[in-house]
Amino acid sequence: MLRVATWNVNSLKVRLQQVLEWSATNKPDLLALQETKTMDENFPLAELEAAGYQAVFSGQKTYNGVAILSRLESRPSHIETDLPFFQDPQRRVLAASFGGLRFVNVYVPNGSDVGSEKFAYKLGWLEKLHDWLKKELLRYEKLVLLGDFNIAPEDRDVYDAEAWQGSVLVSPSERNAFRELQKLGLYDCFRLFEDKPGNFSWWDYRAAAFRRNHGLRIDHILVSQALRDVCVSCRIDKQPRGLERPSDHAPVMAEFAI
DNA sequence: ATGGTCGTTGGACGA
Repeated sequence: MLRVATWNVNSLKVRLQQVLEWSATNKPDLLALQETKTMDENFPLAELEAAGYQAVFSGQKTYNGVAILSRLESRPSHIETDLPFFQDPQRRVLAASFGGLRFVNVYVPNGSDVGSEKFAYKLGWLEKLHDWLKKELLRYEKLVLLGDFNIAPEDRDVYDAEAWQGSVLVSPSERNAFRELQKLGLYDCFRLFEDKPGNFSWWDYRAAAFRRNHGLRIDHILVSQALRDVCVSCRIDKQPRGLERPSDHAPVMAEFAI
């Protein structure tokens, strides 16, 4: 069984103990982290290695930052930290191969507000991601694309779709970009097992949003057909969101019978 | 009870 997970930790420095405890309990083989907000020279490698994880990471000061933790035997190879043909100081991409498995961790831009400069950056970024993955999927039969997509794909992924209509994270152009990724042959693991609304992965820190389950499902695990065929579970673990000093995101985990 | 927090940083920005 292969277990993979994604978690936007909103500062790895603050959340390190939660990551260690959650990993000890849930034992993911591969864990994608976003918003580490940690420069590579400050990455807590020793603590993670002591917990049995290899790590690759691509960080920067203050913002963004991605990492992959692995307790697989095979060493990570073919590591990529950028979208091809896209010069960007923002550390949002980390891809690595583990044996025959391609693992692509993304922290998609938030987009700020529909129509803003940051929104245009988000859509352009997603287009570059799409073009790259089209090629990656030709090279790798078993591919996982996971992370914080900052897109709630459908109305059932939003606590109040009417109030959110047209806003950033749910707008038609963002949802279209998400569908374009799906059209490459990438399948949303969570929706293989659950049809109902009310399942979220992010809740705003403000206004007691978590207590009221005012959330959005914006963290996703998408997989190629070969992995879809052997995917046996996918769940969002709300437990860490209820801890003291939580990340505003919950981890999402999927299992594969391989 | 109709609700404005975090993290990084050292004032304001990003989410």
